[in-house]
Amino acid sequence: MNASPISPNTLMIRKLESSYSLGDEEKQALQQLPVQIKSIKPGADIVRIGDRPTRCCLILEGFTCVYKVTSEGNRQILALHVPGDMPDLQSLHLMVLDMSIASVSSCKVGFIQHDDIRRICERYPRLTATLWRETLIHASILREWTLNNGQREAYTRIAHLLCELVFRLKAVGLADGGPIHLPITQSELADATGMSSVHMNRVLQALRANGLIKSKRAELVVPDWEKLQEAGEFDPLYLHMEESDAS
Amino acid sequence: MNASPISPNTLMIRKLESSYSLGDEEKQALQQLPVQIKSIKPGADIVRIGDRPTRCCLILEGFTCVYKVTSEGNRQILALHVPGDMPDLQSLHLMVLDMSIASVSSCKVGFIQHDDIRRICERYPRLTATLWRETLIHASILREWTLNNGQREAYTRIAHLLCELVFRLKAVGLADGGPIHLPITQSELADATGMSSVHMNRVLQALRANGLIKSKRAELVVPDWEKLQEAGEFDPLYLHMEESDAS
DNA sequence: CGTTTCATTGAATAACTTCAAAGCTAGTGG
DNA sequence: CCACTAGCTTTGAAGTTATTCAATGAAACG
Repeated sequence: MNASPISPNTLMIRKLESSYSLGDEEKQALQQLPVQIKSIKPGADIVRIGDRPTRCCLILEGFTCVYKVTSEGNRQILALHVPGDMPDLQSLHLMVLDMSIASVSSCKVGFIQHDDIRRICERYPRLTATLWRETLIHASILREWTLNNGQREAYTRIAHLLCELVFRLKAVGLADGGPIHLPITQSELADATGMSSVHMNRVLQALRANGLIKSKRAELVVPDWEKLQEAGEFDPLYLHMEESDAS
Repeated sequence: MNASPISPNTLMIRKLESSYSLGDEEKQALQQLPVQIKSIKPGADIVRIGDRPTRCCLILEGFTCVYKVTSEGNRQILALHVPGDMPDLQSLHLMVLDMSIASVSSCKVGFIQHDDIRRICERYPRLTATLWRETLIHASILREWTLNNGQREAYTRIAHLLCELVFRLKAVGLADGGPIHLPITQSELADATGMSSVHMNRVLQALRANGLIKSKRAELVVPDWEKLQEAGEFDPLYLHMEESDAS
Protein backbone atom coordinates (compact mmCIF):
# COMPACT_ATOMS: atom_id res chain seq x y z
CA MET A 1 0.00 0.00 0.00
CA ASN A 2 2.68 2.46 0.99
CA ALA A 3 5.42 0.57 -0.79
CA SER A 4 7.51 3.71 -0.89
CA PRO A 5 10.53 3.29 -3.08
CA ILE A 6 12.20 6.39 -1.64
CA SER A 7 15.03 6.19 0.86
CA PRO A 8 14.67 7.21 4.51
CA ASN A 9 16.97 10.15 3.86
CA THR A 10 14.93 11.36 0.93
CA LEU A 11 11.75 11.12 2.98
CA MET A 12 13.33 13.22 5.71
CA ILE A 13 14.61 15.81 3.26
CA ARG A 14 11.22 16.13 1.58
CA LYS A 15 9.53 16.62 4.90
CA LEU A 16 11.97 19.26 6.10
CA GLU A 17 11.90 20.98 2.73
CA SER A 18 8.12 21.07 2.62
CA SER A 19 8.12 23.89 5.14
CA TYR A 20 11.60 25.34 4.84
CA SER A 21 13.97 25.70 1.95
CA LEU A 22 17.24 23.81 2.06
CA GLY A 23 20.42 24.37 0.09
CA ASP A 24 22.02 21.69 -2.07
CA GLU A 25 24.88 21.19 0.34
CA GLU A 26 22.58 20.65 3.26
CA LYS A 27 20.51 18.19 1.28
CA GLN A 28 23.58 16.26 0.31
CA ALA A 29 24.73 16.12 3.90
CA LEU A 30 21.36 14.79 4.98
CA GLN A 31 21.42 12.33 2.12
CA GLN A 32 24.60 10.80 3.46
CA LEU A 33 23.45 10.38 7.05
CA PRO A 34 23.62 6.75 8.15
CA VAL A 35 20.16 5.49 9.06
CA GLN A 36 19.55 2.22 10.85
CA ILE A 37 16.16 0.80 9.93
CA LYS A 38 14.00 -1.27 12.24
CA SER A 39 10.56 -2.80 11.88
CA ILE A 40 8.33 -2.51 14.91
CA LYS A 41 5.16 -4.34 15.95
CA PRO A 42 2.02 -2.42 16.90
CA GLY A 43 1.87 -1.17 20.47
CA ALA A 44 5.57 -1.52 21.24
CA ASP A 45 7.63 1.09 23.00
CA ILE A 46 10.35 2.61 20.83
CA VAL A 47 11.93 4.72 23.55
CA ARG A 48 10.89 5.11 27.17
CA ILE A 49 10.63 7.93 29.66
CA GLY A 50 13.85 8.05 31.66
CA ASP A 51 15.99 6.82 28.76
CA ARG A 52 19.13 8.68 27.75
CA PRO A 53 19.07 8.19 23.99
CA THR A 54 22.14 8.46 21.78
CA ARG A 55 20.10 8.58 18.60
CA CYS A 56 16.95 10.13 17.17
CA CYS A 57 14.20 8.33 15.36
CA LEU A 58 12.59 9.05 12.04
CA ILE A 59 9.21 7.53 11.22
CA LEU A 60 9.33 5.76 7.86
CA GLU A 61 6.07 3.82 7.70
CA GLY A 62 3.04 3.59 9.96
CA PHE A 63 2.03 5.66 12.96
CA THR A 64 3.65 6.29 16.30
CA CYS A 65 2.61 8.24 19.36
CA VAL A 66 4.20 10.14 22.20
CA TYR A 67 2.61 9.41 25.54
CA LYS A 68 2.88 9.81 29.29
CA VAL A 69 1.10 7.93 32.05
CA THR A 70 -0.13 9.15 35.43
CA SER A 71 0.65 7.22 38.59
CA GLU A 72 -2.92 5.92 38.44
CA GLY A 73 -2.09 4.41 35.08
CA ASN A 74 -4.06 6.77 32.84
CA ARG A 75 -2.40 7.34 29.52
CA GLN A 76 -2.36 10.63 27.67
CA ILE A 77 -1.26 10.56 24.06
CA LEU A 78 0.60 13.81 23.44
CA ALA A 79 1.37 13.53 19.77
CA LEU A 80 0.71 11.32 16.79
CA HIS A 81 3.40 10.99 14.17
CA VAL A 82 3.22 10.14 10.52
CA PRO A 83 5.97 9.10 8.10
CA GLY A 84 8.58 11.83 7.77
CA ASP A 85 8.23 13.01 11.37
CA MET A 86 11.12 13.01 13.83
CA PRO A 87 9.43 12.67 17.22
CA ASP A 88 12.41 12.86 19.57
CA LEU A 89 14.76 15.44 18.15
CA GLN A 90 14.59 16.95 21.61
CA SER A 91 16.92 14.26 22.88
CA LEU A 92 19.71 16.12 21.11
CA HIS A 93 19.59 18.68 23.91
CA LEU A 94 17.63 17.14 26.77
CA MET A 95 19.61 14.28 28.22
CA VAL A 96 16.77 12.41 29.90
CA LEU A 97 13.59 11.61 27.98
CA ASP A 98 10.48 13.02 29.64
CA MET A 99 8.05 10.97 27.55
CA SER A 100 7.72 7.62 25.86
CA ILE A 101 7.22 6.86 22.21
CA ALA A 102 5.33 3.82 21.02
CA SER A 103 4.17 2.41 17.72
CA VAL A 104 0.46 2.68 17.07
CA SER A 105 0.35 0.54 13.98
CA SER A 106 3.09 -1.75 12.84
CA CYS A 107 5.74 0.54 11.48
CA LYS A 108 9.23 1.11 10.22
CA VAL A 109 11.51 3.48 12.04
CA GLY A 110 14.93 4.83 11.13
CA PHE A 111 17.51 5.66 13.78
CA ILE A 112 20.10 8.37 13.34
CA GLN A 113 22.99 8.84 15.77
CA HIS A 114 23.10 12.11 17.69
CA ASP A 115 26.79 12.44 16.86
CA ASP A 116 26.07 12.29 13.15
CA ILE A 117 23.40 14.95 13.42
CA ARG A 118 25.56 17.19 15.58
CA ARG A 119 28.41 16.90 13.12
CA ILE A 120 26.43 18.14 10.13
CA CYS A 121 24.63 20.76 12.19
CA GLU A 122 27.95 22.28 13.20
CA ARG A 123 28.90 22.48 9.58
CA TYR A 124 25.57 23.71 8.24
CA PRO A 125 23.90 26.13 10.66
CA ARG A 126 20.92 26.30 8.34
CA LEU A 127 20.33 22.65 9.10
CA THR A 128 20.32 23.39 12.80
CA ALA A 129 17.65 25.97 12.16
CA THR A 130 15.59 23.48 10.17
CA LEU A 131 15.69 20.84 12.87
CA TRP A 132 15.01 23.39 15.59
CA ARG A 133 12.08 24.54 13.53
CA GLU A 134 10.81 20.98 13.31
CA THR A 135 10.73 20.76 17.12
CA LEU A 136 8.98 24.12 17.29
CA ILE A 137 6.26 22.93 14.96
CA HIS A 138 5.67 19.88 17.14
CA ALA A 139 5.32 22.25 20.08
CA SER A 140 2.82 24.34 18.16
CA ILE A 141 0.77 21.25 17.38
CA LEU A 142 0.75 20.34 21.04
CA ARG A 143 -0.53 23.82 21.91
CA GLU A 144 -3.43 23.32 19.57
CA TRP A 145 -4.12 19.89 21.08
CA THR A 146 -4.15 21.35 24.55
CA LEU A 147 -6.56 24.06 23.47
CA ASN A 148 -8.65 21.42 21.73
CA ASN A 149 -8.76 19.04 24.69
CA GLY A 150 -9.27 21.72 27.27
CA GLN A 151 -11.81 24.01 25.66
CA ARG A 152 -13.76 22.25 22.94
CA GLU A 153 -16.57 19.81 23.56
CA ALA A 154 -16.11 16.23 22.50
CA TYR A 155 -17.84 16.47 19.12
CA THR A 156 -15.81 19.46 17.94
CA ARG A 157 -12.67 18.07 19.52
CA ILE A 158 -12.76 14.84 17.61
CA ALA A 159 -13.63 16.56 14.35
CA HIS A 160 -10.62 18.79 14.88
CA LEU A 161 -8.26 15.91 15.55
CA LEU A 162 -9.46 14.07 12.46
CA CYS A 163 -8.99 17.22 10.37
CA GLU A 164 -5.43 17.53 11.57
CA LEU A 165 -4.60 13.93 10.84
CA VAL A 166 -6.06 14.06 7.35
CA PHE A 167 -4.31 17.34 6.66
CA ARG A 168 -0.93 16.07 7.76
CA LEU A 169 -1.37 12.84 5.83
CA LYS A 170 -2.21 14.82 2.72
CA ALA A 171 1.01 16.77 3.19
CA VAL A 172 3.09 13.60 2.95
CA GLY A 173 1.04 12.11 0.15
CA LEU A 174 -0.72 9.49 2.26
CA ALA A 175 -4.17 10.89 1.69
CA ASP A 176 -5.97 12.14 -1.39
CA GLY A 177 -9.71 12.36 -1.85
CA GLY A 178 -10.20 8.65 -1.27
CA PRO A 179 -10.28 6.36 1.74
CA ILE A 180 -7.47 6.98 4.20
CA HIS A 181 -5.64 4.19 5.91
CA LEU A 182 -5.77 5.18 9.56
CA PRO A 183 -4.85 2.26 11.81
CA ILE A 184 -5.67 3.97 15.11
CA THR A 185 -8.15 2.47 17.54
CA GLN A 186 -10.96 4.40 19.17
CA SER A 187 -9.27 3.78 22.48
CA GLU A 188 -6.14 5.51 21.24
CA LEU A 189 -8.10 8.45 19.88
CA ALA A 190 -9.73 8.63 23.30
CA ASP A 191 -6.32 8.74 25.02
CA ALA A 192 -5.27 11.52 22.67
CA THR A 193 -8.34 13.65 23.36
CA GLY A 194 -8.55 12.96 27.07
CA MET A 195 -11.86 11.14 27.05
CA SER A 196 -13.17 7.63 27.63
CA SER A 197 -13.28 5.17 24.77
CA VAL A 198 -17.00 4.66 25.30
CA HIS A 199 -17.67 8.33 24.78
CA MET A 200 -15.31 8.41 21.82
CA ASN A 201 -17.34 5.64 20.24
CA ARG A 202 -20.60 7.50 20.73
CA VAL A 203 -19.31 10.76 19.34
CA LEU A 204 -17.82 9.02 16.31
CA GLN A 205 -21.24 7.60 15.68
CA ALA A 206 -22.68 11.10 15.82
CA LEU A 207 -20.10 12.30 13.30
CA ARG A 208 -21.04 9.43 11.02
CA ALA A 209 -24.75 10.07 11.47
CA ASN A 210 -24.19 13.67 10.40
CA GLY A 211 -22.31 12.53 7.31
CA LEU A 212 -19.02 14.15 8.33
CA ILE A 213 -17.08 10.93 8.18
CA LYS A 214 -17.45 7.35 7.11
CA SER A 215 -15.27 4.97 9.01
CA LYS A 216 -14.68 1.35 9.70
CA ARG A 217 -11.78 -0.31 11.36
CA ALA A 218 -8.63 1.25 10.00
CA GLU A 219 -10.24 3.23 7.22
CA LEU A 220 -11.56 6.75 7.12
CA VAL A 221 -13.47 8.57 4.41
CA VAL A 222 -14.21 12.27 4.54
CA PRO A 223 -17.15 12.90 2.22
CA ASP A 224 -17.24 16.65 2.85
CA TRP A 225 -13.98 18.23 3.92
CA GLU A 226 -15.46 21.71 4.28
CA LYS A 227 -18.12 20.47 6.62
CA LEU A 228 -15.69 18.52 8.79
CA GLN A 229 -13.34 21.47 8.94
CA GLU A 230 -16.16 23.69 10.06
CA ALA A 231 -17.36 21.21 12.65
CA GLY A 232 -13.83 20.98 14.04
CA GLU A 233 -13.13 24.72 13.93
CA PHE A 234 -10.02 23.67 12.06
CA ASP A 235 -7.56 26.33 10.92
CA PRO A 236 -4.23 24.88 9.80
CA LEU A 237 -2.20 27.97 10.69
CA TYR A 238 -0.66 26.17 13.65
CA LEU A 239 0.88 23.52 11.41
CA HIS A 240 3.19 26.17 9.92
CA MET A 241 3.27 24.69 6.47
CA GLU A 242 4.10 26.70 3.39
CA GLU A 243 5.92 29.42 5.25
CA SER A 244 8.84 30.68 3.26
CA ASP A 245 11.63 31.97 5.38
CA ALA A 246 14.01 33.78 3.13
CA SER A 247 15.76 35.62 5.94
CA MET B 1 9.43 43.21 46.90
CA ASN B 2 11.34 41.89 43.92
CA ALA B 3 13.49 44.99 43.68
CA SER B 4 16.04 43.05 41.69
CA PRO B 5 19.15 45.09 41.14
CA ILE B 6 20.41 42.74 38.42
CA SER B 7 20.30 43.64 34.75
CA PRO B 8 17.97 41.94 32.23
CA ASN B 9 20.97 40.33 30.59
CA THR B 10 22.25 38.93 33.85
CA LEU B 11 18.82 37.52 34.66
CA MET B 12 18.72 35.79 31.29
CA ILE B 13 22.21 34.41 31.68
CA ARG B 14 21.47 33.05 35.14
CA LYS B 15 18.35 31.37 33.90
CA LEU B 16 20.05 29.75 30.91
CA GLU B 17 23.02 28.75 33.03
CA SER B 18 20.88 27.17 35.70
CA SER B 19 20.24 24.20 33.46
CA TYR B 20 23.12 24.34 31.02
CA SER B 21 26.70 25.47 31.36
CA LEU B 22 27.84 28.46 29.31
CA GLY B 23 31.34 29.57 28.41
CA ASP B 24 32.73 32.99 29.27
CA GLU B 25 32.58 34.18 25.69
CA GLU B 26 28.95 33.25 25.34
CA LYS B 27 28.10 34.97 28.59
CA GLN B 28 29.86 38.09 27.48
CA ALA B 29 28.01 38.07 24.17
CA LEU B 30 24.70 37.74 26.00
CA GLN B 31 25.72 40.45 28.40
CA GLN B 32 26.11 42.87 25.51
CA LEU B 33 22.76 42.16 23.85
CA PRO B 34 20.66 45.31 23.61
CA VAL B 35 17.43 44.90 25.56
CA GLN B 36 14.53 47.28 25.31
CA ILE B 37 12.55 47.37 28.53
CA LYS B 38 8.83 47.99 28.77
CA SER B 39 6.38 48.05 31.66
CA ILE B 40 3.05 46.37 31.02
CA LYS B 41 -0.30 46.57 32.78
CA PRO B 42 -2.09 43.42 33.95
CA GLY B 43 -4.14 41.62 31.33
CA ALA B 44 -2.59 43.28 28.30
CA ASP B 45 -1.50 41.45 25.17
CA ILE B 46 2.24 41.56 24.57
CA VAL B 47 2.16 39.82 21.21
CA ARG B 48 -0.82 38.43 19.31
CA ILE B 49 -1.56 35.36 17.25
CA GLY B 50 -0.94 36.18 13.60
CA ASP B 51 1.85 38.66 14.37
CA ARG B 52 5.20 38.41 12.60
CA PRO B 53 7.56 39.48 15.37
CA THR B 54 11.04 40.83 14.75
CA ARG B 55 12.05 40.45 18.38
CA CYS B 56 11.77 38.04 21.29
CA CYS B 57 10.63 38.87 24.76
CA LEU B 58 12.23 38.14 28.09
CA ILE B 59 10.17 38.32 31.26
CA LEU B 60 11.85 40.54 33.84
CA GLU B 61 9.22 41.00 36.53
CA GLY B 62 5.74 39.61 37.07
CA PHE B 63 3.89 36.80 35.31
CA THR B 64 2.82 36.32 31.73
CA CYS B 65 0.85 33.62 29.96
CA VAL B 66 0.61 32.07 26.54
CA TYR B 67 -2.96 31.51 25.42
CA LYS B 68 -5.22 30.61 22.53
CA VAL B 69 -8.94 31.11 22.15
CA THR B 70 -11.54 28.94 20.40
CA SER B 71 -14.00 30.44 17.97
CA GLU B 72 -16.59 30.21 20.77
CA GLY B 73 -14.37 32.48 22.82
CA ASN B 74 -13.07 29.95 25.34
CA ARG B 75 -9.55 30.68 26.42
CA GLN B 76 -6.94 28.05 27.13
CA ILE B 77 -3.81 29.18 28.92
CA LEU B 78 -0.95 27.11 27.52
CA ALA B 79 1.92 28.30 29.62
CA LEU B 80 2.71 30.54 32.54
CA HIS B 81 6.01 32.35 32.58
CA VAL B 82 8.07 33.68 35.44
CA PRO B 83 10.98 36.13 35.41
CA GLY B 84 13.88 34.79 33.37
CA ASP B 85 11.66 32.97 30.87
CA MET B 86 11.70 33.69 27.16
CA PRO B 87 8.20 32.74 25.99
CA ASP B 88 8.45 33.36 22.27
CA LEU B 89 11.89 32.21 21.20
CA GLN B 90 9.98 30.19 18.62
CA SER B 91 9.46 33.33 16.59
CA LEU B 92 13.11 33.07 15.58
CA HIS B 93 12.12 30.25 13.26
CA LEU B 94 8.34 30.36 12.86
CA MET B 95 7.39 33.48 10.97
CA VAL B 96 3.78 33.73 12.07
CA LEU B 97 2.87 33.52 15.74
CA ASP B 98 0.40 30.70 16.48
CA MET B 99 -0.43 31.95 19.98
CA SER B 100 -0.81 35.12 21.97
CA ILE B 101 1.12 36.23 25.02
CA ALA B 102 -0.43 38.42 27.69
CA SER B 103 0.59 39.78 31.04
CA VAL B 104 -1.09 38.17 34.01
CA SER B 105 0.10 40.58 36.64
CA SER B 106 1.64 43.95 35.94
CA CYS B 107 5.09 43.19 34.68
CA LYS B 108 8.29 44.28 33.06
CA VAL B 109 9.36 42.74 29.80
CA GLY B 110 12.60 43.04 27.84
CA PHE B 111 12.65 42.87 24.06
CA ILE B 112 15.60 41.55 22.10
CA GLN B 113 15.86 41.87 18.33
CA HIS B 114 15.90 38.65 16.33
CA ASP B 115 18.82 39.96 14.31
CA ASP B 116 20.90 40.44 17.43
CA ILE B 117 20.18 36.95 18.64
CA ARG B 118 20.87 35.43 15.24
CA ARG B 119 24.16 37.23 15.06
CA ILE B 120 25.53 35.85 18.30
CA CYS B 121 24.07 32.41 17.64
CA GLU B 122 25.98 32.20 14.39
CA ARG B 123 29.14 33.03 16.23
CA TYR B 124 28.55 30.82 19.28
CA PRO B 125 26.84 27.57 18.29
CA ARG B 126 26.72 26.60 21.96
CA LEU B 127 24.37 29.52 22.46
CA THR B 128 22.11 28.21 19.72
CA ALA B 129 21.98 24.92 21.59
CA THR B 130 21.12 26.68 24.83
CA LEU B 131 18.25 28.63 23.33
CA TRP B 132 16.98 25.59 21.44
CA ARG B 133 17.11 23.75 24.72
CA GLU B 134 15.07 26.49 26.35
CA THR B 135 12.30 26.00 23.78
CA LEU B 136 12.46 22.24 24.29
CA ILE B 137 11.96 22.63 28.02
CA HIS B 138 8.88 24.76 27.41
CA ALA B 139 7.58 21.97 25.18
CA SER B 140 8.23 19.43 27.89
CA ILE B 141 6.30 21.51 30.38
CA LEU B 142 3.39 21.70 27.99
CA ARG B 143 3.41 17.91 27.65
CA GLU B 144 3.08 17.60 31.39
CA TRP B 145 0.26 20.15 31.38
CA THR B 146 -1.57 18.22 28.71
CA LEU B 147 -1.21 14.99 30.67
CA ASN B 148 -2.31 16.83 33.78
CA ASN B 149 -5.37 18.43 32.19
CA GLY B 150 -6.38 15.35 30.25
CA GLN B 151 -5.89 12.56 32.75
CA ARG B 152 -5.90 13.83 36.30
CA GLU B 153 -9.00 14.79 38.23
CA ALA B 154 -9.42 18.39 39.29
CA TYR B 155 -8.02 18.05 42.81
CA THR B 156 -4.79 16.38 41.73
CA ARG B 157 -4.55 18.62 38.69
CA ILE B 158 -4.56 21.84 40.66
CA ALA B 159 -2.16 20.49 43.26
CA HIS B 160 0.17 19.59 40.40
CA LEU B 161 0.00 23.01 38.81
CA LEU B 162 0.67 24.72 42.13
CA CYS B 163 3.65 22.44 42.74
CA GLU B 164 5.10 23.38 39.38
CA LEU B 165 4.67 27.09 39.94
CA VAL B 166 6.24 26.98 43.38
CA PHE B 167 9.09 24.83 42.09
CA ARG B 168 9.85 27.17 39.21
CA LEU B 169 9.62 30.23 41.42
CA LYS B 170 12.06 28.65 43.86
CA ALA B 171 14.46 28.10 40.97
CA VAL B 172 14.61 31.82 40.24
CA GLY B 173 14.72 32.83 43.88
CA LEU B 174 11.14 34.11 44.05
CA ALA B 175 10.01 31.57 46.62
CA ASP B 176 11.53 30.24 49.79
CA GLY B 177 9.69 28.63 52.66
CA GLY B 178 7.50 31.66 53.24
CA PRO B 179 4.46 33.18 51.56
CA ILE B 180 4.71 33.32 47.79
CA HIS B 181 3.53 36.30 45.81
CA LEU B 182 1.32 34.71 43.17
CA PRO B 183 -0.84 37.31 41.44
CA ILE B 184 -2.92 34.88 39.39
CA THR B 185 -6.70 34.81 39.63
CA GLN B 186 -8.73 31.65 40.09
CA SER B 187 -10.25 32.33 36.73
CA GLU B 188 -6.82 32.24 35.13
CA LEU B 189 -5.89 29.05 36.94
CA ALA B 190 -9.15 27.64 35.62
CA ASP B 191 -8.25 28.62 32.05
CA ALA B 192 -4.88 26.94 32.50
CA THR B 193 -6.35 23.68 33.75
CA GLY B 194 -9.32 23.57 31.42
CA MET B 195 -12.03 23.86 34.03
CA SER B 196 -14.63 26.40 35.14
CA SER B 197 -13.70 29.06 37.64
CA VAL B 198 -16.50 27.93 39.92
CA HIS B 199 -15.07 24.46 40.12
CA MET B 200 -11.57 25.84 40.57
CA ASN B 201 -12.82 27.79 43.55
CA ARG B 202 -14.38 24.72 45.14
CA VAL B 203 -11.34 22.57 44.66
CA LEU B 204 -9.05 25.25 46.05
CA GLN B 205 -11.26 25.28 49.11
CA ALA B 206 -10.82 21.54 49.41
CA LEU B 207 -7.04 21.91 49.19
CA ARG B 208 -7.19 24.52 51.92
CA ALA B 209 -9.47 22.37 54.04
CA ASN B 210 -6.95 19.55 53.80
CA GLY B 211 -4.16 21.84 54.87
CA LEU B 212 -2.23 21.53 51.61
CA ILE B 213 -2.24 25.25 50.95
CA LYS B 214 -3.16 28.51 52.57
CA SER B 215 -4.10 31.19 50.13
CA LYS B 216 -5.68 34.55 49.89
CA ARG B 217 -5.74 36.93 46.98
CA ALA B 218 -2.28 37.02 45.51
CA GLU B 219 -0.54 35.08 48.23
CA LEU B 220 0.14 31.39 48.60
CA VAL B 221 1.59 29.47 51.51
CA VAL B 222 2.53 25.81 51.27
CA PRO B 223 2.62 24.46 54.82
CA ASP B 224 3.61 20.96 53.79
CA TRP B 225 5.48 20.66 50.53
CA GLU B 226 5.74 16.86 50.70
CA LYS B 227 2.01 16.52 51.10
CA LEU B 228 1.21 18.87 48.25
CA GLN B 229 3.71 17.13 46.00
CA GLU B 230 2.12 13.79 46.78
CA ALA B 231 -1.38 15.10 46.21
CA GLY B 232 -0.31 16.49 42.84
CA GLU B 233 1.68 13.42 41.78
CA PHE B 234 4.42 15.92 41.13
CA ASP B 235 7.76 14.72 39.79
CA PRO B 236 9.98 17.56 38.52
CA LEU B 237 11.82 15.43 35.96
CA TYR B 238 9.98 17.16 33.15
CA LEU B 239 11.40 20.55 34.11
CA HIS B 240 14.87 19.35 33.11
CA MET B 241 16.73 21.32 35.71
CA GLU B 242 20.18 20.43 36.92
CA GLU B 243 21.08 18.36 33.91
CA SER B 244 24.70 18.76 33.05
CA ASP B 245 25.43 18.28 29.40
CA ALA B 246 29.16 18.10 29.01
CA SER B 247 29.06 16.68 25.51
C1' DC C 1 -12.63 -22.56 14.53
C1' DG C 2 -11.35 -20.76 18.54
C1' DT C 3 -9.10 -16.67 20.42
C1' DT C 4 -8.17 -12.08 20.78
C1' DT C 5 -8.88 -7.51 20.03
C1' DC C 6 -11.85 -3.85 18.90
C1' DA C 7 -16.51 -1.72 18.52
C1' DT C 8 -20.98 -1.08 20.32
C1' DT C 9 -24.81 -0.82 23.69
C1' DG C 10 -27.43 0.22 28.12
C1' DA C 11 -27.91 1.84 32.61
C1' DA C 12 -26.29 3.96 36.71
C1' DT C 13 -23.20 7.27 38.55
C1' DA C 14 -19.91 10.87 39.10
C1' DA C 15 -17.63 15.04 37.80
C1' DC C 16 -18.07 19.23 36.31
C1' DT C 17 -20.65 23.35 34.17
C1' DT C 18 -23.87 26.91 34.04
C1' DC C 19 -26.56 30.48 35.86
C1' DA C 20 -27.46 33.78 39.08
C1' DA C 21 -26.69 36.16 43.12
C1' DA C 22 -24.20 37.80 47.09
C1' DG C 23 -20.02 38.81 49.73
C1' DC C 24 -15.14 40.57 49.86
C1' DT C 25 -11.20 43.37 49.02
C1' DA C 26 -8.35 46.76 47.04
C1' DG C 27 -8.06 50.73 44.83
C1' DT C 28 -10.14 55.48 43.40
C1' DG C 29 -11.77 59.85 43.74
C1' DG C 30 -14.17 63.08 46.30
C1' DC D 1 -11.02 59.31 55.56
C1' DC D 2 -14.98 57.43 53.58
C1' DA D 3 -18.01 55.99 50.04
C1' DC D 4 -17.99 54.04 45.71
C1' DT D 5 -16.63 51.02 42.18
C1' DA D 6 -14.74 47.25 39.85
C1' DG D 7 -12.90 42.96 39.94
C1' DC D 8 -12.42 38.73 42.34
C1' DT D 9 -14.24 35.10 45.34
C1' DT D 10 -17.77 32.40 47.24
C1' DT D 11 -22.29 30.08 47.46
C1' DG D 12 -26.51 27.31 46.00
C1' DA D 13 -29.15 24.78 42.91
C1' DA D 14 -30.14 22.72 38.61
C1' DG D 15 -28.56 20.75 34.52
C1' DT D 16 -25.20 18.60 31.30
C1' DT D 17 -21.53 16.05 29.85
C1' DA D 18 -18.90 12.38 30.27
C1' DT D 19 -17.41 8.14 33.06
C1' DT D 20 -17.76 3.62 34.73
C1' DC D 21 -19.20 -0.98 34.68
C1' DA D 22 -20.62 -4.82 32.45
C1' DA D 23 -22.08 -7.28 28.70
C1' DT D 24 -22.71 -8.27 23.75
C1' DG D 25 -21.48 -8.10 18.93
C1' DA D 26 -18.30 -8.07 15.13
C1' DA D 27 -14.12 -8.47 12.71
C1' DA D 28 -9.29 -10.17 12.26
C1' DC D 29 -5.72 -13.64 13.16
C1' DG D 30 -3.51 -17.77 13.37
